[in-house]
Amino acid sequence: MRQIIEERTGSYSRHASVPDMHGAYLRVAAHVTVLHEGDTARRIMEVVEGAMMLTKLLPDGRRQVVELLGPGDVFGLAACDVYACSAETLTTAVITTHDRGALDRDPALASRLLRRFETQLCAMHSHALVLGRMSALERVAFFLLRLMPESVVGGTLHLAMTRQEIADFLGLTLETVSRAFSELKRRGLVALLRADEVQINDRNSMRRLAGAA
Amino acid sequence: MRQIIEERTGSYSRHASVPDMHGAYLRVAAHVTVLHEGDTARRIMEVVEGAMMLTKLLPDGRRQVVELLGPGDVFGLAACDVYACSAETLTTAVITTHDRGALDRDPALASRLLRRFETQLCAMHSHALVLGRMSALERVAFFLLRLMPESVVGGTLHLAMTRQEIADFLGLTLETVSRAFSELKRRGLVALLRADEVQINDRNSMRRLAGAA
DNA sequence: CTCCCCGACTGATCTGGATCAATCTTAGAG
DNA sequence: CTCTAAGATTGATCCAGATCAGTCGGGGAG
Repeated sequence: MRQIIEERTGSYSRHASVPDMHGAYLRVAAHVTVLHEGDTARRIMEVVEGAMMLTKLLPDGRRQVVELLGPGDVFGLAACDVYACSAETLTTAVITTHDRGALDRDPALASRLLRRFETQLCAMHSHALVLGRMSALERVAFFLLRLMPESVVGGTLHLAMTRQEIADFLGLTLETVSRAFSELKRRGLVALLRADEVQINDRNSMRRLAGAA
Repeated sequence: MRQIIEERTGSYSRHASVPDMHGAYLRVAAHVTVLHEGDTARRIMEVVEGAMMLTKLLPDGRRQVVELLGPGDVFGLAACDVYACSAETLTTAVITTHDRGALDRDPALASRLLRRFETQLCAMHSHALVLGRMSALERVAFFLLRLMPESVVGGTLHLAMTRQEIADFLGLTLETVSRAFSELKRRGLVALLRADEVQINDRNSMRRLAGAA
């Protein structure tokens, strides 16, 4: 069995940095910032369990959630020598890290990460279409479909994000996201059991709104 | 020397597909669609020379240019088994293709593509911030800085894109892009020698507008 | 149980960029 | 050279979503 290092909530403040564990698994509480945009990029990381988000900030505080990550997704990337994004857990999460040098030494790792990068790059392409060309209602429909796998039919989706976080992901304001949820409910496409518990009732209409995504 | 297969303009219609050349180099004229979103994904491609753009379409015709590519950049990606984007040359270009299976067999190739994917993924993260949170003027400033490398000081940048293509890249309309160019000119940050020939006069102000990018 | 507080919702108003509608400019054709 | 057509610019108006301003609701502390 693989080693799992448990880190309790209290041992990480919201802005703590991750200790330099090599190859080990690391359990992190929800709402912890694991990486900071602009810090020196030493390691590449993978989500093993849980959900995370990558964010970028403008100098004046405007924020964009650039990517949502689930198990298998890779983060800690850098175009130059510093991290391009901050990374924050949405739920309790387990992550692994790899030395950047290991990419050349370990072909199996490189091959696996390559495949994952391809998936994530395609997801970013879709997201560019969402951010650049879709209306508010379409964006929220797209968001919900993306989070709700086909398989789950009657099930309810638990949102681990606030309206503000969803807004920062979709390039909207929290008020607009809230109105979009209400409008989808009014049209009978979704049901809101609680603010963070959504049920998709009319998948076809949702798909049509989201551009057959 | 590597083999270069020259393809003349006339031999490709705007919507022709690329013949199945393995590992060879292929010269393609400007404004040729090399890949079509939704086609079966057989090969992974690399830009050797020239500039290209990747686009995605919504069913109703809205278009997003999701990525701009230069030498070294990779395209022809697929999340499932079909291409996620169409790929079109902006200038005359030289491209290579690799069999998708070669990624496992050739660690050097995998390692090189991995590095490039990382760069492109970071570029997409920046672009998400641009599309989600920046004003029209900021977007255009960011776009021009990105295209104009630091080194070139007094030089002029030749835009290989129409206002419509720039608009589709930045999530705006062509009118708004045109107005942004005029505003940057009015403020003295750029000079427009011709519609497609730009000079950056005040790099610092541009950088401030673009969010210190 | 009540109280408190944070997040969600909703209404009223404002505005940046979209849309609609002419020109203007400039390669390229003849 | 002139003529033409495609792209760029500019102006007028409109509207989706931002902003501002409360109110609502539900889960945790006491």
